[in-house]
Amino acid sequence: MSNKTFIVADDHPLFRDALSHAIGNCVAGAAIVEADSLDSLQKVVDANPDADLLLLDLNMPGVSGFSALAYIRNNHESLPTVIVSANDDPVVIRRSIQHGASGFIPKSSSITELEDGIKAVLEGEVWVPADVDLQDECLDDAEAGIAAALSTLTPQQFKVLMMLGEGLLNKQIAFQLGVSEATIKAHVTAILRKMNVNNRTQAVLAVQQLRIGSPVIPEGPSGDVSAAE
Amino acid sequence: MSNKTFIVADDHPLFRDALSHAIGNCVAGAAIVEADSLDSLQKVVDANPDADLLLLDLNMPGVSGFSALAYIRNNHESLPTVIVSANDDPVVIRRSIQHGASGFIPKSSSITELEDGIKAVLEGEVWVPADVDLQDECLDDAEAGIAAALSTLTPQQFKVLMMLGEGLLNKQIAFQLGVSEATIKAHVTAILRKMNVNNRTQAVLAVQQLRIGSPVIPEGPSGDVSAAE
DNA sequence: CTGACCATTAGCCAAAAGTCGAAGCCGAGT
DNA sequence: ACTCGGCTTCGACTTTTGGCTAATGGTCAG
Repeated sequence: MSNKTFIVADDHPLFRDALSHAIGNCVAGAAIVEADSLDSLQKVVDANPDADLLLLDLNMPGVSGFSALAYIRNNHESLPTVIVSANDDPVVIRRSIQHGASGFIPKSSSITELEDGIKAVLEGEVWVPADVDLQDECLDDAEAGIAAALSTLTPQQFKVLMMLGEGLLNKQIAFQLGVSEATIKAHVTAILRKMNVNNRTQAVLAVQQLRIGSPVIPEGPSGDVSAAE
Repeated sequence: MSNKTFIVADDHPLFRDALSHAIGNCVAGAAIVEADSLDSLQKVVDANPDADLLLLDLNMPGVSGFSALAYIRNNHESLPTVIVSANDDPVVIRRSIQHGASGFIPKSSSITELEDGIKAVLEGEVWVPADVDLQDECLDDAEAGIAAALSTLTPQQFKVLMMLGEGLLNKQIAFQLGVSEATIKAHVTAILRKMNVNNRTQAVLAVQQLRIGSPVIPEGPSGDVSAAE
């Protein structure tokens, strides 16, 4: 009966507001915390360990596909997570659920559907759009194994891994995180060990397997591929 | 009126045979050359510069998504290429055409459809399944730029890039290609320059953008991610 | 309080990655 | 024939990675 706390993680301000509003209309006295990046998401989830629901966008900058879900699921097991995505491919929906999401709400949903979904998940149900069949198998061993490996990463390690996935040098990562390069190297070594790979490229390739089939990459770090020759 | 030459590139022997048979029934006196890997495809295309049609599978081992198409299209411009793929997603079909394919034939097609497609392409048409609309845009600038960069690569460079995409070390690539490690390094440097990126990880990331949304990776080079404790 | 875990850093070292310049080869053009 | 340019090849050199050890401080649970 106490006030519920919601976390809304989406990099699109407009949609974040829309989600927050919908929650406000749907649940009386709801406290809403927002996040727009991996960094802020980690902070917010950490600061609200007793939150009741996380609405998570699949396309947050700096987070490849299901990586964030896999990570959140095993570091905050008690936090129900609903995936909110522009991609409503049934395969993506099923993968979301099998990675531990409590629900999936396409961004094309109506307000009513959205509210229905939130209510259902708050009551412990698993909610997906009406026309999706969850029975089909689609999580192969490799993907499950990678997700399992990701879940063993510490918060900082996960952040570093995501930056590796942008092709950054250790030095650049160190600068952006405000720590020494030696620290990054220590993290990278730990990451490679936990993921059971030999070098950063293989680690990045593994993470790529959790990506969804959308060729959208926000920005190259320094290399601008589209301006070739 | 002269005999036509066809190249069939598919890693699945059974399907390769099926395609070859269909061509035999469809075109009298057709010469058919087969390839089952990037290596053999490069050899075959090189040995038959006057071939009339290439049937190319999108899921050849060692070639990520549209990379092979982008490469072939700009190194053998006069060779019409038809994509043959198990994936019949309209988006994949449109991307294939926009990357320069002359047609797209789903593996689920009937023999009749297949033959119709081959005939149509031989007459200079662009052939796709009846229910696909080619009008929609779906090739963003980044993807087009990467394809353009790939097309400037030499055959050897392209091969090396594909092996980078499997997470191999320079030393391993050198061994497999039977050349010195120094040679591979030189190739990598040239690749990075042409793709306008700073390191191999970024190059691999760029190539990944041309992949289609299938989380199928044949085999980890040495690291076994799925066995992470 | 006391381990256990995490983040941080340093230093050292071997391996890998990446740059530069240069050589040989081969086909196309003059 | 002879140059020119592109492709492939390679060794020497510099930078980046990655593994290892060891140490510090913070936090959290028992």
